Amino acid sequence: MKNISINIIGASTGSYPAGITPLEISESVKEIPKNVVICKVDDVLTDLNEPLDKDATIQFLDAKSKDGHSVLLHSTAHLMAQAVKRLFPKTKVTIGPYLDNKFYYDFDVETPFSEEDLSSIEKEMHKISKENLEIIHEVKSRKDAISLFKKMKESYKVEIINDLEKSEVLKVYSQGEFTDLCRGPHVPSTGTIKHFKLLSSSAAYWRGDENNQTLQRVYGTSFPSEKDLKKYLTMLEEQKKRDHRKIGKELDLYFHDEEVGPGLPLWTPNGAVIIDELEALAKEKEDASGYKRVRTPHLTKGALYEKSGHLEHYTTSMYPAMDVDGLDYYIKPMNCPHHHKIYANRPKSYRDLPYRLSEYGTCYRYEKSGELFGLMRVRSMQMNDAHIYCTEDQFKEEFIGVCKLYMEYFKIFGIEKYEMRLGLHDPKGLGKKYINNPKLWKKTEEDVRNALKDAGLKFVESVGDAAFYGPKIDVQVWSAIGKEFSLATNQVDFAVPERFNLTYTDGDGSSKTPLCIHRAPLGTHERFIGFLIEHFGGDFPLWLAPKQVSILPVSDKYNAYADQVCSELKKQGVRAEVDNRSEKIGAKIRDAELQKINIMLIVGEKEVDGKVVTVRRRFVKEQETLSLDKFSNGIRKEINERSVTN
RNA sequence: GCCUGCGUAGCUCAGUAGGUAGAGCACUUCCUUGGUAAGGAAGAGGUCACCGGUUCAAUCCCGGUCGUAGGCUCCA
Repeated sequence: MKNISINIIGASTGSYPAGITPLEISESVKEIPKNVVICKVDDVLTDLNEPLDKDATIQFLDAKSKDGHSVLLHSTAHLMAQAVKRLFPKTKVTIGPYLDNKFYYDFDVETPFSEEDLSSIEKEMHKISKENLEIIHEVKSRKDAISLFKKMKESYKVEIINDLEKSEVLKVYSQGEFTDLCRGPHVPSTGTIKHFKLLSSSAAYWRGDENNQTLQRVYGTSFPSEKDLKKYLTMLEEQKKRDHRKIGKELDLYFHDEEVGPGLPLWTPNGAVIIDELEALAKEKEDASGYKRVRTPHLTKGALYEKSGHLEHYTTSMYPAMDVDGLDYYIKPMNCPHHHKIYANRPKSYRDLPYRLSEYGTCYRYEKSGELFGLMRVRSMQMNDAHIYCTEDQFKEEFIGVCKLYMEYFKIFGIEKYEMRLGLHDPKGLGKKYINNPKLWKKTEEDVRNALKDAGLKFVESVGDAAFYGPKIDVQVWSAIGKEFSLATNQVDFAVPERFNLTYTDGDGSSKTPLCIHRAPLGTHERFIGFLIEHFGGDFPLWLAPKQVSILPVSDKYNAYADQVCSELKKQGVRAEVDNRSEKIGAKIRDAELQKINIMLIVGEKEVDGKVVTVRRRFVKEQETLSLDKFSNGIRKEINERSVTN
């Protein structure tokens, strides 16, 4: 028998008989850990039991590696499908991919899974894991594969095969009695999969299309060790604790009312404080960057949205027209057309550019009822909106200027992880989803890409995620505990300035069309504050906190002094209040803690006598007794600096 | 919009195998004046989401509506 030379990464090169499997090699070589789940043969992920027939470089991976974990998740999805088929034999399987730290499998079942079903499926999975079935695959011809899955009555698999490219190699994986069409690769046996948990079940459409059959999707997760699994589940718990809907209610920041309507949040005084602080920040930054503030109405005649293209490309997200004096009026979904109008109101010279208009404009979008989600997805929103009109020469600098503004904001909010996602158009959607001007699309996309590259900003590209009028940058950010949010956006509009006949007179007297950049670094108040609540877990930094200082008199003998302290602080713009209830100091402290008030000032006999305050800060063990002046100067400074620590 | 849960006091939740409801916290009043995470007592608070049906009787069963939760984005 022929020998082949195998170079093992992390171990030595060896000679092996052709036909040996990576699994056999891993068992014979000491340096290879016993917990490998998959390998890369010449950089291609490959099953451990796939025989090797030629010289190769091979890398063994355990489930802690990124690829290894993905394979483990994918194999767990199959394990789950096998359990489902055992318990519910009439089930038809569809697809079961892995995601980040999760997997799912979609099933066509007669009755949706209940909680109890999930736990019995999980139980069965553990049983199959103990059976330690070998996971093997074979390559099938298209004809054989179709007849196999037809015989198994797995019609979705047949459909999948029929839709695959002719060149695709069809693999059929088996573990015990369970057989599935799958590209693989997989872990070598079901015994490899031990530490998993089913998370939830819900509905999903076949191929994500609402016209198709409703399937039951079961989500689950799987890890190489019980410890890793626990850690992940704890993280999910932590995310739940920080849910902005929960904390928003606890801290009385906003609410929804049935009589007002879904997706139409009402901001309470506490929440409105945060809004005011964000607007003050935006105004400060925008003033410094040469923006001019404008105000525009919420209602507009339909003709404007015909011109802008909204009626053609965006109607499904707009509230239907209302009849006013026999004309169609719409409530605005975006501020751009109004800003364009302001630009066009007076003739512009190249000297006026870049012309930057900003507005915390209130917009209304008709989001499908099932898509509404706390503050994250709403129907009424206030955007940190602005439009920059500039020449082609100015474009790069302006665009990068906006990106740099993002960074400034991220620093202020302590956002450490973020990613820019460049949304490009999909040529298939030209004329439908996107304005039909292929040349301009190409050019603008290239300009944006170059601007980002020249500025040294990292980004990923995503085809099909452009706005209807141009490419855009969406900024993903991660909260302090690693939950991902899509907050800000920065978009190029190459089409609309022309539609609005926006021009400027250039130095040579000719009339030219400016480019327009839409930007909203702080997104909407709704989503941004939703993010901030989860990012800070409700423990807002002092400058953002709805309640900054609570003054707690030890008994009501000291209420007058407390009032005096309070009004002094209020004079200095500090959000202070006195807890003058007839309660013990311990109870007052407890309540202030629960309300996550940043600073408590304890005042009793000692403080009244010395004209001082005793400062008790959240998260700070040591207390300080200070003169009121010293205290207020200190926190005034902290507030002005917008310090992120609290 | 679609699928499946869920909807009881301001909040968190019990409860009723069909006979119109209960706790804790919060609130009001009184007592207490207490130095670092809950002092005590009393009181008030509900068309059991809404509309309809079955029934002698519905918060409970049935249907509809509204709201809400998990999804419907990652595609063998």
